[in-house]
Amino acid sequence: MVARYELIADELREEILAGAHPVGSQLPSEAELAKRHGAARGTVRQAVAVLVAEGLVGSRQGARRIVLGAARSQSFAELHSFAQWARAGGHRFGGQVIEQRRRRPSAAESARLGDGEVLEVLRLRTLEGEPVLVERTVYAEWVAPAVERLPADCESVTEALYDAIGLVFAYGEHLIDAVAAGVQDARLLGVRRGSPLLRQRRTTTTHEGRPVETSDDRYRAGSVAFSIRNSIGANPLVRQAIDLRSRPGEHMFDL
Amino acid sequence: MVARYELIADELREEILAGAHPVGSQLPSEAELAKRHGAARGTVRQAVAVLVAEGLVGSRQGARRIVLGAARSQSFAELHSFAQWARAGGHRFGGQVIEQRRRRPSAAESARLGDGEVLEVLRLRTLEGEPVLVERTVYAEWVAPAVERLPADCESVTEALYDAIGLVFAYGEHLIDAVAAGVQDARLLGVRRGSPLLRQRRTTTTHEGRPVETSDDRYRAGSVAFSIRNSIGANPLVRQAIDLRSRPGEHMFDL
DNA sequence: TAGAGGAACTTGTACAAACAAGCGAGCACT
DNA sequence: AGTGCTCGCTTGTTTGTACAAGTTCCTCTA
Repeated sequence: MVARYELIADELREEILAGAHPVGSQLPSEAELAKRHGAARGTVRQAVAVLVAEGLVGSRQGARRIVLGAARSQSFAELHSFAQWARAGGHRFGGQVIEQRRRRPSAAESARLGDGEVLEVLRLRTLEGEPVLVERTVYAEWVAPAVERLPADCESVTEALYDAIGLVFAYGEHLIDAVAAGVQDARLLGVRRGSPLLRQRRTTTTHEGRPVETSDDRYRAGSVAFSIRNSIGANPLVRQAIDLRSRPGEHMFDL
Repeated sequence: MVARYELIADELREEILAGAHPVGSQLPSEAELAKRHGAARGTVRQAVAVLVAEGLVGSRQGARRIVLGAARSQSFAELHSFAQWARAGGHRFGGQVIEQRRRRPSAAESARLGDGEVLEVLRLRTLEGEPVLVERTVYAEWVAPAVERLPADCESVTEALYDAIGLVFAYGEHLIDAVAAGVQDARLLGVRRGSPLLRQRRTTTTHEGRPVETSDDRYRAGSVAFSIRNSIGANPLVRQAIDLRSRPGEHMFDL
């Protein structure tokens, strides 16, 4: 079942994206929205809270809410799945396992994933036919068998693992910085050694908080950017717009 | 006045950070928290929603909430102010204007800041005495006079502008990627040309949605990292922990 | 013993009502 | 003309209630 407030939020979002509420203009008051939708004020409030969290709308006590952006908030776009992100952006993409082996975890890894043997996988991902991402993922022992059963050119590991064992990546922690390309990075991505790469290190867990994997992902510079919207008051946010047409070859990851 | 749910959220956060609710354990149910604090369930719900948004707690229908992390969520830590971030992390920091001039805006700039003349400022920021950040900021015409009145070694532009004209940076949009250091970057940061830099491009606006500035900030690799927590369900989140002791020379920016 | 079924618990959604607090416009006064 | 104040509007906070929906665990049955 879809919640009422979700429907109202969707409708408002559509109106904003369609230009019915231009950037800088005021949104209707909660009272009016409530009357229009025949809903209680609390429900309407929950709806606009969604938009505020998305960074589409700004809110402060006493003043009407204003529209901050009309960019298509490509909805969820979790940070976890390269495939889901690429697909949402309408990109062609692919992936290939380069290397895969079991080994004992390092101290840092066992602290995050547990004591058992881990599975390390090196994947190369392509976007529009170009190699853009080197992914070094370390899986916890309990998911290792399922990962090993995947084909080497599996497009979406996230989706494949969901189909296979019902695994859901629910929570994630991410660290983003820049590093110089190493020898292997350079060879796989087709760039010079030492050239800049955008690195995303992450650890993900299930609903229950059970650790699944940690990963070190490195993007070729100029191919992908992370994008964030935030507001001072309360709900920070994450997620955001994509418009690739303006600068070909540069893509964005929604946060 | 501080809201009740904020107080409850603070108390819960402290408990988690203090280890009273270890990572992976269950939080008390809403009913129990309500009884304990003598508050209505709705209020408690709002409190835990804050923690969920911070990524400290995971939540799903039917099951008790679980603790996901015990990292010190250095609270707000807006993406806007280098000074505020550095101070919250207990760092020594400084800043120096290298160059400053008025000029006509480019097409992209006037689309974001308006048609008037803009003020471009080049600043070099230091952390622990080391140069780590080159900041190229373009201010809209209406803030230019106030910015020009600031001392060249102003520590916190954000705070200085607030004190001077009551300006509040309320909303921001950020784009994060990696670039190679240019000639000027290399000279200022003391690195080789072409070495990796972490770039953050941002546009900020006031409460009312009035554009204030756009900036291109470049961090020396290995000095700063961005950190994000997110969850699949709903509330994205932003903000996160800092622990520098483990990897000296590497710092984090809370998102 | 394995699996189905169900009861108790817990979080999610929705409505209603009241007051607090901040904003903005218009008004009166200087 | 400019200043300060008040009043209405709008968002923020809190309480209470009811039901929906998902989880967990125990029990009963085949």
